Amino acid sequence: MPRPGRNTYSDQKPPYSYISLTAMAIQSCPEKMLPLSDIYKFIMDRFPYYRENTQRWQNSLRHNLSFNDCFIKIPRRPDQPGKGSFWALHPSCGDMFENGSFLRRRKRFKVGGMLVTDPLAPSKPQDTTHYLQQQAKLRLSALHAAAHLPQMSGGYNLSSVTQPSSFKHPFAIENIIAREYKIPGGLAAFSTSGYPLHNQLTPAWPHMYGSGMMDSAAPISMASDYSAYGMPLKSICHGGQTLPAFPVPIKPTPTSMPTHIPAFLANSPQSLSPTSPQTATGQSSPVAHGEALSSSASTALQSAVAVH
DNA sequence: AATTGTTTACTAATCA
DNA sequence: TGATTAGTAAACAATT
Repeated sequence: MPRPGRNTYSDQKPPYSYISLTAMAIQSCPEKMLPLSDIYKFIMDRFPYYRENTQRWQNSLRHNLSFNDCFIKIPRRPDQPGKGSFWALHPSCGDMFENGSFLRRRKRFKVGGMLVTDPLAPSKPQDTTHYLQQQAKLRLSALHAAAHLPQMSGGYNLSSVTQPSSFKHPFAIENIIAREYKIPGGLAAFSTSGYPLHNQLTPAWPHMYGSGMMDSAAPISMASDYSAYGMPLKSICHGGQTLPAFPVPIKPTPTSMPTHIPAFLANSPQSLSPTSPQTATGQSSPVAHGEALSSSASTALQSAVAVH
């Protein structure tokens, strides 16, 4: 019943596969990881089509999460109770959508296969965890730094802080998300619950739903869903619960990833342990690995927008 | 009991 | 046209 008057268009099935949609959801938050329920929510909030037949598509989505190596499961810390784990994108999943199509990838990402494209990706499961933790730390410091730079407020992109040298392909999921929900100028409001108000987002695509005025060409007035730096507040306040644990992939990641951890990431400070105080500060306990995807992998969603 | 996660099987669409 | 990828259904286990 939400959306009187504008349904015909926005109810269309989005031209994205479940993998694309899930990647979008994960990329939309600074931690780069979300619990299943939040992935559902992200999709339903933005794509009215998925507000129906939830049993069907959610089953499919869960299937995709388990079946595809590009998604990794990250356990909750004991002090972070809740159902299910967090889901993140594999650091090495590379350019899954570089062909510009979000419906069909050129090649399925397979851990241990030869499709790894991220030179920063670790080569062993333990290293992957380590890598993610390092990324988390970087992201965290970036957040702190950015928070103290007033001139950076207003649509400032965190990724440019944490990944100063990583070029964001126009198709990057991260880019699409950023464009879709970038704050025109300043801080966004928090919902009283500390939870994002997805429905106040304005859509840039017909199949996306928002409530505000619809000028896809104009900067989107980002509602309370996203704070400055273009990230969802939820990431900071994680729906009332505290932050997720540092990433520790559950899904065993086969060892043959032909890449290496860069030297500067090789020495991991103990401060990155999953029990690090940083994770309990509520300042975003980033998980991030998403660099691979953000810089390359997700290369595609954006062009779809550009085309529109 | 409901949710989350895994797995298998099958069909359809698309790619090379 | 065969191979690959995506979508769906379903059974089942584990967890909360």
